Amino acid sequence: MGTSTLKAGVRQRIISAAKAEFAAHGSKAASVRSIASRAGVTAAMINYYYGSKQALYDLIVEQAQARLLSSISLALAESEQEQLPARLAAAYFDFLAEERDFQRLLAREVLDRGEAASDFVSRHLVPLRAMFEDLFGRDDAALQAAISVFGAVAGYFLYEPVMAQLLGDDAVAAAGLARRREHIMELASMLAAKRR
Amino acid sequence: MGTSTLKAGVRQRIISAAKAEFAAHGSKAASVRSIASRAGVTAAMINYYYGSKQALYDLIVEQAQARLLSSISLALAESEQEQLPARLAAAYFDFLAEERDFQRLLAREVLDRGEAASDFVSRHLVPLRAMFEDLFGRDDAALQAAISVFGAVAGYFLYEPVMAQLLGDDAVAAAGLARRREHIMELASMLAAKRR
DNA sequence: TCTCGTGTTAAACAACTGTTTAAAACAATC
DNA sequence: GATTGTTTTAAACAGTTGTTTAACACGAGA
Repeated sequence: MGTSTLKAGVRQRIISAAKAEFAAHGSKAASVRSIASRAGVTAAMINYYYGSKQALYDLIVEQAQARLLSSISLALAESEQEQLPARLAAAYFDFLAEERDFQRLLAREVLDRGEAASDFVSRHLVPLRAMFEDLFGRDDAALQAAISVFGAVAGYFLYEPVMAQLLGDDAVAAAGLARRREHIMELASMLAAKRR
Repeated sequence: MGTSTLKAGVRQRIISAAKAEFAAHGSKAASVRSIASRAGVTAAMINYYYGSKQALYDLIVEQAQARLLSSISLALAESEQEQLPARLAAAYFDFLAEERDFQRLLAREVLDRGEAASDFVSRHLVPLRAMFEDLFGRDDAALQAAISVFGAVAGYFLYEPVMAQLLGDDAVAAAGLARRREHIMELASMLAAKRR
C-alpha cells in the first residue's frame, strides 16, 4: 500500500501549519479552518487524520517537548564538567533560536493550562529537574540560578518583537543573536562560579 | 445626577472581571458573555459602557502599563545611585508579585500582536529605555544585563504554576517569594558591578 | 467490471462569537 | 402624575467555531 509518500506529505503539511498557527494564536483562538487552508487541505481532513483539534494540539506540544528534551540531553552528553552550566544554557539558547515557534507555543500552553499545568510539568519538567539536581546539587541557590538563566534565555525569544525594537533590528538575527548568546554563557558560568 | 456610586460599581466590576478573564484566556479567546457573567451583568452592558470588547481590552492593557510605569518611576525616585539596579529589579519584582494578572496579560499582548507590537513598544518601552540609558549608559553590555534581569523576574511569574511544582508549593508565596526576591537583587547588583 | 478501502470534498449541524435592537425598568425633574 | 434621560434586559442578528455526514473520486485487487 503506497500510502507513505503523498499521505505523509499531507500529514506533515498539517503538522507544520498547525505548529505555526497554534504558536501564533494559541490553542483556543487558532481555528481549524485556517490551519487547513494554510496546509492546503479541507478542515474535515484534520479531523480525519488527527481526530480533533485538541488531539492535534496535544500532538504538537508533545513533539515540541520531546525535541527540546533530546536536544538538551545531547548537549549535556558532549560537554565537560567544568563548562557544563554555560554549555547547557547555550544549548537551550540554540534550540530556541532554531525553533522560533517553540517558546511561544509552550508559553501559551502554560498560560492556558494555568493551575492545571501539573501533569504537563510532572511529565516533562520533573525528570529534567532530577537530571539537573544530579549535576548541580540540590540546594536552593542552584535552582534560583537555573531559573534566572532559563528566564534570561526564554524571555529574549518570547519577547522577540520587543527585543527587535529595543536592540535594533539585528537583535534577533545574526550579530545581535551572537552577542546575546555570549552574554548568556557568561551569565550561566558566573552564577555557577559564585556557588563554589 | 447620582450616577457615580452604583454606575461606578458596575464599571469597576466589569473592569475587574475583564482583567481576570483576559489574563486567563487572552484577548481573543476570552468571551464577552463570560466576562459579563463574572461581573454579574448582561453582555450588552459591556458594549453599553465600553463600546466593544476590543475597546475594553485596550483600556485594560493601557491601565496595566500605566500602573507599571508609575510604580517603576516611584521606586527609582527614592533610591540612591549605588543600589539603583537592585532597587529597580526589586520594584519590578514587587509589582508583579502584587498584580499577578499583569504578567500574563502583557505576555499575551506581546504574543498576540506579534510583529505588529511596534506601537505598543514605541509608546511604552522606548521611554522606559531612554530612562534606563540615562541611568546605566548606552552600551550593549548594560542592555544585555537589563534584559537578563527582566527575564529572570518575568519568567518566574509567567511560569508561576511551573515554579510552584518545581520549587514546592511555597514558591510563589511567602518564604519562596522572599528567597526569589533576594536572589533577583543579588543578580542585578552583581551584573551591575561587573560592568564597572 | 465490480468491489473495496482509502483519501477528499462540500454541505450541514449545533453551539458559540461580538454586537445591535427594541422594549422595559427605573430614578429624577417638572 | 406625566416626562425625560439613563440604566438594564431579553431577543435577535450575522458570522465563526469544531465536528459530522453523505457523497464522490480513485487506485488496487478480484
